[in-house]
Amino acid sequence: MANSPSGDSVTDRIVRVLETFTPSRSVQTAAEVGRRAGLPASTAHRIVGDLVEAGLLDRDGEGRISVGLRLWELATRSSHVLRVRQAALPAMERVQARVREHTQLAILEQDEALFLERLSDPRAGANITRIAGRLPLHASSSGLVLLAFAEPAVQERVLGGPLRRVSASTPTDPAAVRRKLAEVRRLGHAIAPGYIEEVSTGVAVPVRDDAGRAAAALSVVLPRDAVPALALEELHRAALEVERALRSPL
Amino acid sequence: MANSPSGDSVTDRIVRVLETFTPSRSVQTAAEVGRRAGLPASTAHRIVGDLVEAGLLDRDGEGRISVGLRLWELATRSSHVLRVRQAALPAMERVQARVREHTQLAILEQDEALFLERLSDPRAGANITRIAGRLPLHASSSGLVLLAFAEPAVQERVLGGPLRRVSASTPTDPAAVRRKLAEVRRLGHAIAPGYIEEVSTGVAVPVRDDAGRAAAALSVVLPRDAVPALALEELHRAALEVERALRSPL
DNA sequence: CCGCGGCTCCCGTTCAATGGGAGCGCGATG
DNA sequence: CATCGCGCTCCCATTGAACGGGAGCCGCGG
Repeated sequence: MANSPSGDSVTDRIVRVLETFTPSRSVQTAAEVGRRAGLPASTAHRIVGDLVEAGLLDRDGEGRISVGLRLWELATRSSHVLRVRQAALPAMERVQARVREHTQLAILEQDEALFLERLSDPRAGANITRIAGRLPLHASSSGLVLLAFAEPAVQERVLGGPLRRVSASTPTDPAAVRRKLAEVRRLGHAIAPGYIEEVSTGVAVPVRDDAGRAAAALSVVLPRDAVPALALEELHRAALEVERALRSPL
Repeated sequence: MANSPSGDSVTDRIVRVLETFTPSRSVQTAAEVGRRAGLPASTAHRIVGDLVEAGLLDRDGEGRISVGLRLWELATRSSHVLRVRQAALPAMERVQARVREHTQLAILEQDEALFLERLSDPRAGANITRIAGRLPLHASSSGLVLLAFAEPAVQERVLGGPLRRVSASTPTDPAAVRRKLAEVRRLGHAIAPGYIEEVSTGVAVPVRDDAGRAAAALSVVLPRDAVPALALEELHRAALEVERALRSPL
């Protein structure tokens, strides 16, 4: 390879380039990509050009760069995500039809909750959760469920790290979060009033794998003071259905 | 870089590695990845290791390799696909609730139909379309719609290439496909009886962009001899709704 | 008209990447 | 029990893909 004064590998640079694209920055110039990826201008232009040629990035008629469809295709077609989403979608649709609120599917990824799907209801309030977006585990109902039913090592690691406040109601005291996790395990669900947004309550249940761990979390976002009974009933029923779908062979 | 006796770039090799993962081969050993990507064993192990470290691939407890969640996340979170899917999903759910058949969303990609979403109904028959899967344009109702309302250059390129037969009913004569495209433009929809599977009829309508091109295609898969009137009505209504959703600012 | 930023292209430099091979572990087979 | 085949890790001499500074062009805004 090349002499790389910075010592970076090509793989590292490609990942940094891809990481510059975010939900709020889905289109940018190659120069901007380079600056954000920490690359010299000519290197950035060259790497972006290579990725465009490979289909991982796309260059529009005005020369602006975005994530390419080929990347989405390669990332999706053989991904575990697709299987989980497809298993969950019918059940999520039913939850949403009955509860009439945003319905979400999340999994544990690198000590955070990663959202695989979100069915939005136009009548429901605004909601910051995004598909392919992340939320801290301690700060969301999905996250609490994923953490409560994770391996103890994950729990210790998360509780030993910083617990970021997302809203005034987010618990950040490790002991309080630990108690909350014990409650989630006892009840089999999590209720998180105002943890993310003051006006909303997240309600989540686990989708268990064969070992009893949370393979995923199903949740809805209710208005802050709504009674969660119906939502819990529908979510539990949905979770059983998703567990069944995930167990059946393809 | 490196002395690369084959002259391959690192980017090319990474793409070839990612391309070895398919819907029917979502898990494989690093050695298998290397063979399929045309790489020497030690090179394959090294590149796979780098991609695992970057999160683009994942290595399970038994050392088998699959596509990583990070890749899905990076590919999805800022992708145009997400916006189109989210705009279409409510309308697709309504079509499915009323028509009770598989409902699909496709876009044009590299002279093929790429499927972004498929809502499956358990009551519906089997269907080979897959999310993040492709079908030839001339051989599917979605593809016919995407092609009929594409730029003339795309039409000429596709009609000038091989038209692969997918089932006994797939049209492969360029003149016949050209006539079919004229019919699709005149009627504003495509009906494809048995083009993919003999027992099914695909019915598709375009989701138009501001220039009148097909930004996407919405379709359902009916039993071969079903009357398409209801499906067409629902699909057209859904398409208008998706067009409206795509026009509105985020 | 000038300054600025994006972009393409060139090319001397160099170390990241290459890949053959040694060696280990494991499972299957005779 | 010995042997074989395969996957995998690690080493390291080799080398050319990759690096990135800089020249130059173009378009745009002031």
